[in-house]
Amino acid sequence: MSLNTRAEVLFKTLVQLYIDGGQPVGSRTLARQAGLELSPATIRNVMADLEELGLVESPHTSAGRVPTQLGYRLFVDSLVKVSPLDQKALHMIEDKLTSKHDPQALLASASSLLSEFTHLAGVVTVPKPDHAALRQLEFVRMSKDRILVILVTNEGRVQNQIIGADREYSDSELVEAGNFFNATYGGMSLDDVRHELLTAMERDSRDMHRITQTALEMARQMFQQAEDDAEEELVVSGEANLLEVPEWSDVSKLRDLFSAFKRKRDLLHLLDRSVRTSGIQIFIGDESGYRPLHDCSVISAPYEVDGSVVGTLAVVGPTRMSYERVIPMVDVTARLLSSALRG
Amino acid sequence: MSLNTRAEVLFKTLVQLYIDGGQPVGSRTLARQAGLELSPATIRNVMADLEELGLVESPHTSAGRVPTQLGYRLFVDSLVKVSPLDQKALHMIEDKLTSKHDPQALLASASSLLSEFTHLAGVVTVPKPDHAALRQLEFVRMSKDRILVILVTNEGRVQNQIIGADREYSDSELVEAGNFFNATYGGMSLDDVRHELLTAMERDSRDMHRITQTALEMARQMFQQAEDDAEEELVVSGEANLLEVPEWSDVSKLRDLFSAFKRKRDLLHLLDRSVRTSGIQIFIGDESGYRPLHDCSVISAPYEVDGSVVGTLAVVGPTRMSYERVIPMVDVTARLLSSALRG
DNA sequence: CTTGGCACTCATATCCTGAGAGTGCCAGAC
DNA sequence: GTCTGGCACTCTCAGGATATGAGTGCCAAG
Repeated sequence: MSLNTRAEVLFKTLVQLYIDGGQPVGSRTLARQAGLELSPATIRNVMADLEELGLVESPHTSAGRVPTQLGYRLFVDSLVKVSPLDQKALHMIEDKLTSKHDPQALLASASSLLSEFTHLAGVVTVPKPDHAALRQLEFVRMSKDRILVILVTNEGRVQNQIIGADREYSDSELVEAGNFFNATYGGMSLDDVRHELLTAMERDSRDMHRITQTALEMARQMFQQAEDDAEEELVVSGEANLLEVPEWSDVSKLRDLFSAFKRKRDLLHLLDRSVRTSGIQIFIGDESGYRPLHDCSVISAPYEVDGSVVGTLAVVGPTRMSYERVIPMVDVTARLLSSALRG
Repeated sequence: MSLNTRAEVLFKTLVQLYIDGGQPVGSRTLARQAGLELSPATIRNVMADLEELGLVESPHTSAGRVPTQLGYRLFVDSLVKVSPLDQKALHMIEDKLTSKHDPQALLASASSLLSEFTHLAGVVTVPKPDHAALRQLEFVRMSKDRILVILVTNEGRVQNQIIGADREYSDSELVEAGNFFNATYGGMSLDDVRHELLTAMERDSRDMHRITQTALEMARQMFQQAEDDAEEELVVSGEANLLEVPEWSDVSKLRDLFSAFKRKRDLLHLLDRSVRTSGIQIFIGDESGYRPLHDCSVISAPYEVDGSVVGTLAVVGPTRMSYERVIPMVDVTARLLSSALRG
């Protein structure tokens, strides 16, 4: 699939023109815009070659050319020249991401920044807290039979849950239970704590101190429920931006897409794939392997906390998107989010 | 605007037919469906009367009749017969709302239940916590210069915030600061606490104990930031359902609507109005007074905690919605949410 | 008061036509 | 061999004509 320089130049300008205008590009316009002194007829010959290579196609006989999926792939792999983000935008992102410290709020901000700047949908996966370490667990009495359990991880993530109590506990009992628990399990990863809890429960609980028992039982309930929640692991924002995409003025395509966002599962799976690679990853059209993303592109980048990748952020839009602008945006946001999370 | 029984029956069936079918209703179909032994010609005479009263109109000369806004108003005020929700749905709602205890999660559940069962958009306002009482404030050290502040209200709402520290604090200092704060301000409403904090800071802080000072300063920062956040006060779900509304197959109307959901302000204002009234409230079309809701109806009901109204939930959809089904759904959800919040 | 009948009005679907855009290919020029 | 102008061809799209069908309004008679 090696193209001579001329074909490459022509192909590149074709893609750019199409991305800008959304209209199939004819030989005439291409001749004017490409900066080469060639007649439309010559261009047509080149186009025929490109079509044979599968890089472009025409919607119908008399309609100019449009990049194919393969064409976009070539474009983003070796032709697109990503310009660095302009200073103003950069500062804005930085400001937004450093003004908050709460990790959950940070992810939400990142997602909405992505959607805002790209005018597409922004997506951020929420890292599973299992590998985070337990900093502190706290029991707070809400009413006779309801106790609020607050779990704080060393990343500053706060998770809270109200659990039912089997009997009435005094404030001091709860404090004591908390102290015991933190002394025993503080600093362990949530995964390990969960595991330890299960085995601790299995050991004969008769010979445990009452407070111990209380603490373990309540913590178990907490972890149980947290698991059940299956937690919303994806922050999506700016879906509404996709209403503006002209090629989707047909509502039925939008419906599919929106329900895909709602289901989350497939999308999550796709983004999980890109957790393992480092750096920007781009899925064009069918490459994602999911039907509703048929004519979408997904540009994703992993973000990290303290040097290890914990999640992915991405932008979802039509295949005809401005890769040139979106790629650096995703890149920068991932970097800045990572450093904001490190704090 | 008093109608004789015959006109009333005809009008009612017209509205129902139109709500079901979405097509303007002609005299012929109406004659067949109304159960009265009348010829189409007679129906036409009645329709002319209804049109004069402003209850129905026809999109064009030969297109049957459609209820006007005024018509819908009459329909919901005195004609619609709300059937009680079926048992299966009732139990499902009850299950969903009693399985969680966390108030924030409850509101989210209520919103998604509304949208799921009505196939429209569900909206729930998040009560301002200002009137809630402070149960407990807690300071947790995250790193040298960052402290996590956790605020728990007596309703079980947990709010957390990471604030910067001017110096390094020891764990025991933080515990002590927390204890002091809770002893002093525990049980007061957040409003009052905020107010007290300001005046306390104004008093000469020189003669305060160091711990006191620490606690106050950090709490002040916490309240400050919480205020800045202006907190997302509206939980919207199922917007995507509105893509299915056939009369909005045109994307531009959807755009307006979606951006209205995003802005939230107007919607919030509208729902605030209905906090003050008790029971179901229905805004049909322009009655809401907001442009993007021009051809929407909003059905809202306040919900309460411990006997006093704290928020509103609502369903937003096209004026042509099944009031018969939606009204009881909103009603029931509001009731069940209230009782779930009471615990 | 009700009804059948009839003329009338629109919206919608279908078909046709012409204009315009763009292609493919060929033959000739460089 | 490469490029170019020219020409026939194809296909979309907009506009106009036509027909069809649904539904109304009104009138005159029961």
